[in-house]
Amino acid sequence: MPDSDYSEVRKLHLFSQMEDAQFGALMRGAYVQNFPPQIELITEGDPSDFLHIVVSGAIELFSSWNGRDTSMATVRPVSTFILAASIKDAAYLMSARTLEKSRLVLIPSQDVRAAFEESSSFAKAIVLELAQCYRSVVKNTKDLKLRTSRERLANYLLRQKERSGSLAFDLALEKRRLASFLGMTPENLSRSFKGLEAYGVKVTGNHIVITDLDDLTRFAKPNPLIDDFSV
Amino acid sequence: MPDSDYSEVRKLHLFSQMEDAQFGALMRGAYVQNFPPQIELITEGDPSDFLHIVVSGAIELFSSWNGRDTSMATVRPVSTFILAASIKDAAYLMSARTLEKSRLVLIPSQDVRAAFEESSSFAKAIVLELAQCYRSVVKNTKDLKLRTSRERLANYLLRQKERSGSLAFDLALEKRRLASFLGMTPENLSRSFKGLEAYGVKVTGNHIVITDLDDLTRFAKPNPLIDDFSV
DNA sequence: CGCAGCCTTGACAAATGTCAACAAACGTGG
DNA sequence: CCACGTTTGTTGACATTTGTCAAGGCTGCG
Repeated sequence: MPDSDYSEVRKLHLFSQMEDAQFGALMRGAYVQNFPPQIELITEGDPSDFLHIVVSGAIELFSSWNGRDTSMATVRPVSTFILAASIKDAAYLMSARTLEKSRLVLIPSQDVRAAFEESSSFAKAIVLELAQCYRSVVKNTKDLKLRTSRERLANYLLRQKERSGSLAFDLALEKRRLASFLGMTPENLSRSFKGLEAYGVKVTGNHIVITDLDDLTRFAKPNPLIDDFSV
Repeated sequence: MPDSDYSEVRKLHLFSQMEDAQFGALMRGAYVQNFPPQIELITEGDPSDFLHIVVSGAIELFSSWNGRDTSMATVRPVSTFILAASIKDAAYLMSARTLEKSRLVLIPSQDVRAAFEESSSFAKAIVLELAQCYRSVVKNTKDLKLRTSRERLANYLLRQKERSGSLAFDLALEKRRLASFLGMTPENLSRSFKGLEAYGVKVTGNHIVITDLDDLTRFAKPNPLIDDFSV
């Protein structure tokens, strides 16, 4: 494994406190692979052979049922995904595909479970990571159940504004994927954007400008217990 | 703490592998309390002072935003709730109220975090518990995003059928709470039940009889990656 | 009995999805 | 560089789903 990948992965909360020996052992068993866009890396229902780490590119997690499918999350570097399945040695609940050309580190799940048994600092890091993941999904459920699609979009835009630190930013996702992530159709998203123009949102292609933050905020009513990443 | 509570709690996966000394220390700092029905035990946003364990009764986890609220889960004995917040020392994301007269064991969150630091067997149990919780919420999100409300109800009935081991069973929740849990209004639930009569569901008050399992299953299309508790 | 809360029903409104058409953006091969 | 086809986004018309409001029935309990 190239040194740059090694050190990038080492910096993750999940691994940063781990003993050198344990981390080295994990990495020796790991694979580094590059994938072209639109490759299905994981199919839901399959046994979880590897813990995945995105080093560059972007990964979409999605799920299907009865001919429908929905975007569950987008994973960006540097982060892990499907940790819970690896630890539990259970089937994947979500599928994953590359959105762009992506570079992944794959750690055999059984190595992860072995390290988890041996290293208490790793076990502790996993606890914090899983607690964070759990809380993210709970917040997402609240977003879905308590808000209309237009409100979800408005709050999504405010979160993106926070992330970018600017009132003007580009959408990180194609609109069709954003629509699916927010739990609506592309047509509905298109109309929701139109509807938010009245509250100071200007859309040009995938470029967004918030022209009246107060107005949008009054409409969106963002809440830390749903919208703050860190809470 | 009464011996019967002590041993009930001890049996939970979360504590069963823990060293006696550590478990004893946790229990010495714990409180046992009885609550009447309809008491709000936890308000979302508050700091997480205690890990809660239901020993008897039933607890509803719910969330509110902008004047709306939704039922997130029902917790039945013997189980813990809000573990993630306790571990992360973060604010509660959900509120909790008793549905019935309930008996709870409350363990100060800082004791839980101390035990988590000291006991690697406890840390490992927490990992498995959180991974399970995470996967449950992911399944719930799939249910919400991929299915219509009537499909969610149909699959809910099939899950209850599995739990009860019989084609005839009583609903464990008031219908209004079930509606909220499934993400719909009571009126819509009422009509969804009506709609399922055509697929072999007989409803009398809170008593359900599935008269044509094949037909209902064909309609509901249950999927282990959404509906199986253990997966 | 009489009240209060829950459930159901009907009528209606709002939100969201579907389908079809078209425009705009993108990538590929000539 | 352009022409072409493919994909994505938008728009309109319409259907379906879901929510809202109001009324009435049922049930349980003081």
